[in-house]
Amino acid sequence: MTIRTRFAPSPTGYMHIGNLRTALYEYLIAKGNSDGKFILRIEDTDQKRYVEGATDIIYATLKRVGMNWDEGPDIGGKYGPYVQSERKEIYAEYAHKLVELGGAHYCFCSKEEADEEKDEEQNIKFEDPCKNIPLEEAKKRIEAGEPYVIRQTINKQGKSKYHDEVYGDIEIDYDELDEGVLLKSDGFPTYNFANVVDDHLMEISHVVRGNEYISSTPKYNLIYESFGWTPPHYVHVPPVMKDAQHKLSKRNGDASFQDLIAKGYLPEAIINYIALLGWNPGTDEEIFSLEELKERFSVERLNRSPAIFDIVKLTWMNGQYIRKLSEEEFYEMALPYIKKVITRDVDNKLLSKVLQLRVETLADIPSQIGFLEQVEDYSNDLYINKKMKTDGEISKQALGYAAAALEQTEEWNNDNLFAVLKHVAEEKGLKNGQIMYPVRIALSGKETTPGGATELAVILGKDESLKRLKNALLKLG
RNA sequence: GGUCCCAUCGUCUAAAGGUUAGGACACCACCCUUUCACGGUGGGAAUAUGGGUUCGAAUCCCGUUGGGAUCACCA
Repeated sequence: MTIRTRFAPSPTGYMHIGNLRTALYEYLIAKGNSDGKFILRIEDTDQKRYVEGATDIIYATLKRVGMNWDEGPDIGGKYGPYVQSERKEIYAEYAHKLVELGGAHYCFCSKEEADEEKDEEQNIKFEDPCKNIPLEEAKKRIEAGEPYVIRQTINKQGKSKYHDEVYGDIEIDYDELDEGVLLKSDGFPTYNFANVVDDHLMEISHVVRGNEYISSTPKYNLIYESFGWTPPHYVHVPPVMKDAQHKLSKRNGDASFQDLIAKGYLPEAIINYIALLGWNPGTDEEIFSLEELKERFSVERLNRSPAIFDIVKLTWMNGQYIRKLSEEEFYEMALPYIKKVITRDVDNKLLSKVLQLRVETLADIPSQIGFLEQVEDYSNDLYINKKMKTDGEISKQALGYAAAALEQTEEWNNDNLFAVLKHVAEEKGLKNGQIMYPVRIALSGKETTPGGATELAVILGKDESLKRLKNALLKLG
């Protein structure tokens, strides 16, 4: 059997993390199997919720993380069209067929009438009177132009049963199922119907979706049954939570994929992290590329309980990915962030190298390097450091020695600068820190900096470094 | 409310009847060190609860509690 999975988002806005994780699992199920196919289908049957540009975000996101689809709206495929609004006639045809087959019936009730009758608290369901209208009569009313919907007919008694690849055997009483609308009065299908028809027609072998569908799956199975179709394998996955009570949702402004990218997270790190939110390889390893995920993934190791999205751990993982980058790769990514705050001519290569060890997201960069552009006013108390054994007086002396020595230094690189200053320290009977520390403060005006004294000097260049040393000397009076 | 699902450190999770309940993030300490970081070493930290079953339960069964989902002409 060839495995075919589908990612079927509705274009209602941004790609959120839970959605992306579902897509990932669908992709991995298909691609862990060499000839599996990953299909993209757009579920836009609710015209009220359609958001312009949403499909482009879906395309861009999947491409960015490397989850390429084998069939979809943009590239076609032999099961198309892949946009549900373009399949309206197909659903209508099958819906009417389902009525003939006894799996559904025409209903002339308004939404208000149906709502009035039911009561969730008291567990009273809507008992559709239209079920009893003879088919011939219903057809006449439709021909006469009366608005109608097609509603699922559920007459079965007892328990429905199906197997879920994650949750095991699920049993739900047929009485619990309600006879939902399959084809709306505007002629569009509801999800409940469209997903069944499409999954069958597109020969989807594994349906992966949120576990909120667990209890409605028996209804879908009834439709498969009426048509004489074989239901797919079901893989229901637990939700990704924002905290113990709430799902991650775009409504609350929770992180979406594009938000994370904007905050300086790498796509590879995001994918790696969300893969582990509900799945694990069974070993202690946790850094995986998409390729490695393909090899390792298995539905058996999917979890049944919800997972809280922890930005702190993602941030750590992102740092791991940043450090794994080559110096050149990181330089390319860091440069735009560096340029945001630095207009001065500095050694960007060295700056980037020094930052690569220190940032966890690209967005950390600007706040760390502002002092390179301009030294903000700082207190001379900064020169007092117990551990380094410095105070204002020692710093003043040290800065004097350092400035004089550096003035004479031509070979302006880290190794040489360090050698020069170390030599000065020895000569003057100072500890290394007693010269390095004041120099670093003088160059930055900051207590902590990315890089040590000599690295900052190289990044700033000789002229600017000497200028800052002299200013500091003046400031120390 | 009916039904369904879930329950191991703060968080993500491992342990498919026998482990000193393991790892990772975070936190703390120490080491490395021209600050900070990176890296290294170590530490505290969990089986929700009550009953069974069993020689033995985090693991199987039942109850309780807690949480979530669902009961749309949304998906």
